[in-house]
Amino acid sequence: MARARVLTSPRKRASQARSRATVDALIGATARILVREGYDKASTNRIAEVAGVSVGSLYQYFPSKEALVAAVIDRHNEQLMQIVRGVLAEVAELPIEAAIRRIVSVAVEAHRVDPKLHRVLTEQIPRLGKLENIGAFSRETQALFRTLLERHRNELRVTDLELAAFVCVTSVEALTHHAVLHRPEFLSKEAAEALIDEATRLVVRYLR
Amino acid sequence: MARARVLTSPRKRASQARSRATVDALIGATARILVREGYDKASTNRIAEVAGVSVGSLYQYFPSKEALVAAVIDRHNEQLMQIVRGVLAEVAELPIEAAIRRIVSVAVEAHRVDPKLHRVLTEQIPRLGKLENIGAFSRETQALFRTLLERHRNELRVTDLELAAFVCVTSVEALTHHAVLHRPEFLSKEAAEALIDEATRLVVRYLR
DNA sequence: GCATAATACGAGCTATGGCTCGCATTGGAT
DNA sequence: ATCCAATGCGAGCCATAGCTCGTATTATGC
Repeated sequence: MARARVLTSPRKRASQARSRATVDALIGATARILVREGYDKASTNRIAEVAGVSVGSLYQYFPSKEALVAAVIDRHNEQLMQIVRGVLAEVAELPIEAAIRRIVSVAVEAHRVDPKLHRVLTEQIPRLGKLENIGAFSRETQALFRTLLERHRNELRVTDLELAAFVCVTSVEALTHHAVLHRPEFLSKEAAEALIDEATRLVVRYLR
Repeated sequence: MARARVLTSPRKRASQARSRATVDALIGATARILVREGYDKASTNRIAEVAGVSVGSLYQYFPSKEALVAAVIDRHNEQLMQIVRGVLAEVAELPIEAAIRRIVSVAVEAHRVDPKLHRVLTEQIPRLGKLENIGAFSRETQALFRTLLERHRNELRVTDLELAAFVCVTSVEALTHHAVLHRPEFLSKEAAEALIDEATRLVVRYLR
């Protein structure tokens, strides 16, 4: 089970269309199994089976089970980063309060994209080294948010924008994450409104 | 490996002093291995070896490996809850801002008690059902904090104290957690001060 | 059509780790 | 001193899961 040193990068690039399909099927199957059956059940044999592919083929493209999980994580993070980049661009010209409110709303939506996968990924995956990718994710988010703060610098009280970005992003992430994953009662139509109000207030009052 | 249904409660109570020592040694060994070698290396054989005990004895008190890990978690959570209860009691009579500041400081300290164990426990443990205990932990913390808010009700803007407690506790927890585990640069003498200032401001401004 | 590379297959090897079970030792009560 | 319950022991069973490798099939260039 535990192997000497775990590779997480793909073994070989898929060049033909056929093999790209195989790779996609494998990543998709991994995600589905993680969601439906949990990490423990995600054996390489099972993944290959669900993907409609043989274990041999699996190991042609992924050097280890971890590599497969890492691929799922990368795909998921990439989706989330798209959303983050999108909203921060969209919001660049808005007044600060409106901007923050929009960001918070989107954060809630984003967590709803595939909450079960998100949950498995954050809660159930024994951290492989590559999971530092999640760290990379929040770093980039903080950097982007920081440029938003720079744009509004003169309206703000805070001086250390780095620190302020850390505080805001970490808080909003935690609030939306916990609400979606552990507090369904905060997500009924009206409760969600209230939550967004509160998170917005939290951040805006902090900043100015 | 995967057993049908995993028990997490002890198999039998240790009554004599000898066996209580065995149990303690096992829990201690588990914690040490988790910290020093990670979850994967924490096999029952290894745990027994490090504890200076046989596997047989291990299974006399813990029906599964998960039960052992759960015991470590319980012990750790209990320590943290002691701290939480302590600070909230201590702070009950203080003006709100001073109270919050003290709470935040203690949160940082608490994360420093055994950060490596805390990290393994939060990041590396495939979630056993019993890990809902962590949920229980934050529920209790929120409940306690809520009574603090009640005490200061008339100074506060917020109306839904339940929600407000969720917002405050979740944010402070996330900030201290992320700072201690992922942002060592925020923890030099002065940086830590700044962080505490910011977190305090975040919460206080939000509340009133 | 043919040669060669790319891709796919899956039975099975190997290692590992959770856990059992029959026996040994210890300790307290009488 | 003796007996019995509590505790301790650890070799080894067994299931599982990661992964390999020799072979079969499909695609591509000529």
